[in-house]
Amino acid sequence: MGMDERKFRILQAIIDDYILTAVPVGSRTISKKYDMGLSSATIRNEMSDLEELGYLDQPHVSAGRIPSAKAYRLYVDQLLHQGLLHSDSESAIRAHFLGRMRQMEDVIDHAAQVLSNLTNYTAVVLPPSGPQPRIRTLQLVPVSSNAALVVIVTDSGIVRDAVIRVSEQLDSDTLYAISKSLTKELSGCTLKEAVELLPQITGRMQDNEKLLQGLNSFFQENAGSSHAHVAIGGRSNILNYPEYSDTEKARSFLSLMETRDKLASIIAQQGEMAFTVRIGPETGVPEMADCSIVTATYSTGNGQQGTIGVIGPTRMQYNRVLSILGTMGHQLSELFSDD
Amino acid sequence: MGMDERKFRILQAIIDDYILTAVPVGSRTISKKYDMGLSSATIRNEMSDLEELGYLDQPHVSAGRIPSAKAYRLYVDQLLHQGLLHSDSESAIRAHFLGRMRQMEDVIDHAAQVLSNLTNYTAVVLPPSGPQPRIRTLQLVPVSSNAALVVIVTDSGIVRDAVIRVSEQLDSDTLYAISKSLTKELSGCTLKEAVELLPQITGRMQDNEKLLQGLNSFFQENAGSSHAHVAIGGRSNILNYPEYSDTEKARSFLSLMETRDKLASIIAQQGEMAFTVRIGPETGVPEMADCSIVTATYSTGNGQQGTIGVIGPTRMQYNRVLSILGTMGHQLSELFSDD
DNA sequence: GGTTAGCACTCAACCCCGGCGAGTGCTAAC
DNA sequence: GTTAGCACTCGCCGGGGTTGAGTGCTAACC
Repeated sequence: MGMDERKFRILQAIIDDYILTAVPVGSRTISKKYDMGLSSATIRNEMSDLEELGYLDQPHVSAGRIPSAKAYRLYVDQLLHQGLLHSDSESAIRAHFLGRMRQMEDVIDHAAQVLSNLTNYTAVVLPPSGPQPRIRTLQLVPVSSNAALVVIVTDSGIVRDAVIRVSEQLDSDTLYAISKSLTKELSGCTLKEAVELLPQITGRMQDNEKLLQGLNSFFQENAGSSHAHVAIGGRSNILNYPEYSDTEKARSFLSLMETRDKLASIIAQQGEMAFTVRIGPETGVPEMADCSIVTATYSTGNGQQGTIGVIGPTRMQYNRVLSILGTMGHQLSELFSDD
Repeated sequence: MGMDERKFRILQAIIDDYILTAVPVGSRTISKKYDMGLSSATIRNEMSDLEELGYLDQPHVSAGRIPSAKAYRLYVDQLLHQGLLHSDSESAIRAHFLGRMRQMEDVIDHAAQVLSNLTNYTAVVLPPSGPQPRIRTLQLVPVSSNAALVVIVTDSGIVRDAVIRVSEQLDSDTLYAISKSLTKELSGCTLKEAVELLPQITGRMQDNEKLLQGLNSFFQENAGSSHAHVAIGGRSNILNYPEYSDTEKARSFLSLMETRDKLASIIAQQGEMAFTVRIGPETGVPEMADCSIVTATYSTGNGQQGTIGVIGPTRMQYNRVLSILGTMGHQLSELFSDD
């Protein structure tokens, strides 16, 4: 008993129907709604086979069947293979990005918002991260008599800043002079390298103990955290789906959505492919046992990569989501390339 | 029939019990659990009176009573009046702020997190906003050949930045010179005033068309948005309470929690008092018909004010929340004053 | 006159049960 | 290989009885 063409078509119909209705689908439904030229009895036989093959589950004997994770897997692989992702939503997405975005975080936030609105699922957007951002410019701006703002601009145009304490008698010009020499020394370094280089520089600069100490911890703090900012949109969208009408399930899902770090590390597991689809157990997260995660990447001009993702019930509108993610990925890549 | 001492004590007991259990409380419970030296029958008579006075509601005839909004109001006013808010949580909160906070947004985020953890309700923290922040320093940092980062530091130490386009042949030194002259011109101005002053300066600076245009829109964008950043913690905490086990209610609440702007404007309605408590209908927000909002203020060294708030069911542990908010307010004020 | 014991009454919550209907598996005929 | 027919299964739904918490009222008590 193999998986022939007809079985596949029937399976597809079942999945389509279940995605739409969230109700176990019976043989009669298939034979009537999707005209395959087959009677319900025949469908029944095929469904029985499909169940044996592991593509369908039966909640109980007198209910219809629901697709298993394996079925979704097949379905999605098919989608990805055919590549028939009509990007109808292109214009909708483009329209959303007409307004000028001030800064990366705004773009990220906005993208997550748009993504969740378009899909009606939860959307997550990770900022670009790459080999290691390199320092391009470093500048100190006076804030008060004994504090300064240190701003670094990296090669990817990302800006990081923090307020650090400095010794008292540093005026604007002195700070600028220091900034220039530091920029000269550190330009082209990654943040990690900068941490190592600092002690050498300390030797040559006398009394600015405090300043260098501040810089040091600033570099260290930023060297690690690549997932600094994660944008999440439509957190509560999951409640639209009957799968999560159980309060307890909803709660554990939603509290996961509140821990940015964990969420980021889940989403960040993105392979080499244009799209990654993880279905149910494949997510490896117990709270998401009946969720699917679809992710895609976008890239910036200088080879950094970011990830965008959508989280929804396993019964997800995969083709729609894939198409929207694809378009959004393009838009973001474009936006970041001519920046 | 007035509101005598005994009625008040009974009402208090009812509220206490209901806050604890969320179950309509009957006369027998009161006479047994809280020994008032009265039989259930007497309590019953008093409860009947209290209902007539509008302090109690009865879901149906054979259930116990639940406190009305009016009852909570009385209860809270009593609390505030007596001022017996023992701040036991002081040390817990202080411990949370030991680590150095890099920047305001971090503090805000962290405060919301701590607040929601301690109270088990949803917490909202608004950044300080005041009369109008005044520019202290303005600095331009080169980002790429045709873009610069403009950083302004205001008198409250708040930093705003944005990337703007500049004409091509501006190197670091030129930008610094421009920064210095702009700082001289604009120092002490509010952002609004800066918008008006800019055209005059334009006259004196020749070809930097692009730059000034960028600055202009940057000022304008920032002049309005006082609620730039709102920190929210424990969004899904509301699901811990049976009041919100109804999915539909939970959904409308949670989606309100996702619209930062709306939430900010709700929270921001904080009076002159140290604390503001809005109970149920008093919130004026239909989605929060059976929520209460408790807010408090903190202040920065230079007279700016921020708001912290907690949102929970009307059946809220008001004394606990008030005490925690009070302590947190102090901590934040301290943190921002010696900055 | 306030307090209390007693009692009848109410009503949501719970459980049990039978009917309904969607859906299946099997068999026999085409 | 396909299909019609039929017996069977089982979750869902609605009705009816039971339970128990809680009330309001009345009469007796201090």
